[in-house]
Amino acid sequence: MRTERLPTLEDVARVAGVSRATVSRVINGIRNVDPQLHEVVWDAVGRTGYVPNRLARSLVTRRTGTVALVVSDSEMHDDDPFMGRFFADPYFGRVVGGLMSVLRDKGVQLALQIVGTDDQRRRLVGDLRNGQADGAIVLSLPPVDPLPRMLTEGGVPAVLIGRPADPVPIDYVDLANDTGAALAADHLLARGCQRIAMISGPADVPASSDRIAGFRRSLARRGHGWVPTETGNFTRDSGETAMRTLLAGNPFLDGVFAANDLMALGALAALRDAGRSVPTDVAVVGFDDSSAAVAASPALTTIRHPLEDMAAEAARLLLARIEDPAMRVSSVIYEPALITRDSA
Amino acid sequence: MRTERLPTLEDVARVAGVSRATVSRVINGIRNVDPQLHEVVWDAVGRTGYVPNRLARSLVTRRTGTVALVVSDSEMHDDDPFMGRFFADPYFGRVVGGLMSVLRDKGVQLALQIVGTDDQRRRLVGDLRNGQADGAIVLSLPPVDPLPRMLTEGGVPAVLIGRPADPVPIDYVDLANDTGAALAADHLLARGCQRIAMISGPADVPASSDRIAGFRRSLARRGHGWVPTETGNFTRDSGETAMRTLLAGNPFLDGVFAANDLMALGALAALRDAGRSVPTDVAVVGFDDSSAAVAASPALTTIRHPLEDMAAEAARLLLARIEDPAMRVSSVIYEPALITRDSA
DNA sequence: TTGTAAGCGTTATCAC
DNA sequence: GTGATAACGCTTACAA
Repeated sequence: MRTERLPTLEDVARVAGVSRATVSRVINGIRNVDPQLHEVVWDAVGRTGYVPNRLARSLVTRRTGTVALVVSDSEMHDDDPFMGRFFADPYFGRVVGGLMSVLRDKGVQLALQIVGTDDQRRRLVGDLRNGQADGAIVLSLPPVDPLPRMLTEGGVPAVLIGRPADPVPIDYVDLANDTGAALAADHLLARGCQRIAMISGPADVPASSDRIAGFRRSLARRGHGWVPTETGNFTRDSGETAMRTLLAGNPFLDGVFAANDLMALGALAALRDAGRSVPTDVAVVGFDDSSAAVAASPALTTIRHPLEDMAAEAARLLLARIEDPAMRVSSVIYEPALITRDSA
Repeated sequence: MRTERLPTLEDVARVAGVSRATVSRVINGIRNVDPQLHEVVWDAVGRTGYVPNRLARSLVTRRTGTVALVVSDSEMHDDDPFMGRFFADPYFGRVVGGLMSVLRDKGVQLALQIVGTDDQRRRLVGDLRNGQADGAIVLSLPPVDPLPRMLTEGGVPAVLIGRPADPVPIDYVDLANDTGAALAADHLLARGCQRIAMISGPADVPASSDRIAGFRRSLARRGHGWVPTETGNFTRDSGETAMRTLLAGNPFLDGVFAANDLMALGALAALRDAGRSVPTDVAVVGFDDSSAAVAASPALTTIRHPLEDMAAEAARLLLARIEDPAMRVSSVIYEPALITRDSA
């Protein structure tokens, strides 16, 4: 069975007693074809067990029915388990789920691509220009990433999830991160918190800096010009460490905003170790409303980040861009919402 | 830039002043080639910005440098958010991370495929036989799935993660689920638990039935012939519901084993609501050692499921099988370990 | 060692 | 309507 040559269009044509071209027309549902033959051909297809070869088809149509999900990372060290953490985090899965929810119905496949070096990025863009995939959804992790620009300059249909760090004429979907952080600030204030701190993400990535800015701005407007801040890297452990440091320097703090749920989880652990009860002694607000938020105890009050919806929209945007490359460059910004649970 | 035709082998050949065949040889590093030309050709490649077209190459070599990650689900209803949950769970991401850890280095790409109906399965096997990908890693979710057999009969190199429900001559990696559950049982017993219950997964999926069997067997050997059991579906919520039911029927229970961490999380919530303290009143053991285990509070005592390692091994196995289709069918079974934290 | 030419399995442009 | 036939961009005998 393995060695046996698979039936081709030619074989079907022979069985049906027509030309290769006619079979192709029938299969692709092109109208100008005698209904009689139509039936004969489909019969031959069934009898031979023919399956179109997508590779051959793509080679000539220049369409693959595949979009790439590109994870653009900075230099990857083999001993750095970062990628492993990245995949294990809820973020990646939520994006994939959102993308698949729209791609599945359209029969579009998703090819995962990870690029860590500029060389890999160049190769990727080359492959995409060659029609390896019809377009790309990009998850850009490094603070400054040449990929978005390379993609647009290469004329590759692409949509970013999260705005590009520097201005590039490229489609993207994003969350109003600053508004989300402001929501967190307002909530802590409304609760009566007086000494509020923040566990931020790396200051050089856009999503992170927006949250920092939004949080600070909102507090400043209400008279809290100074916000003790520790920087984490979005992992649980970094959140725990940051919380300890914060507690050491600010023993009387009564409210903390963590720039994502995972770090909030770490903060919860640190607070518990320090004997502070949440939310009585210290109120905690997270960000993302990932599965971790409801799993936490106390359940996290957090900012909802509709990642699945955003990914789905990115997929739709990409499909539209592929259909019409001349389409105006557009961006879709989602509004976050405060989800109140037990931690604040 | 978009409309411009990309350079082909022919173009490079013209610039280098050699034949297309020679360029091809140089690019593919075939030895019989004058070092002089070697340099000339690479120079021409650089000057033209040539990138090989993988599609065209694959069409003739019958190798794509891609493996498919197939998620085989049972009938999917569009209103069933199951897939969304599946992707959001740590399981999916851990598998992807494990696979990528070995595929990335080999320059092999991963294409995600989701099949929910037999028709889709047929199409998938057809595409794979046609060389759409070199092989497949299969995550088979339904209790009884025709896909593994279809794959072997189609001569498609494939490796299952988790043993097939019915015997099929196919490579797979799996966890000794029964041993893992026995570990949990022994631990609860060693703690002195007297009334032990279980929150199991669906009884018809292999991993789940193995855990049930292993847990029951181990308890039975120590005189606990009767184990109150509730069935969940591996989600947090189902675990919470199951725990409530268990508590209602067995108010004095002092130990519970949940067949995965997510359900254990739900159990923790139900116990907290019922005013039982963990582990003092009730000891809880989970399964998987996913990120949820350490995020839980109290942190979960659980059974380590080395999913990343298993996925990596599956990738290695698949690569080997692709290299040598005649290789003996093999299976690799991993041993679970008890990870003691705070919940038991 | 290098070039010529025959495919790989399709779709698409023509005539008929 | 239908059938030759020329691409698509590449690898690989087979010759030279």
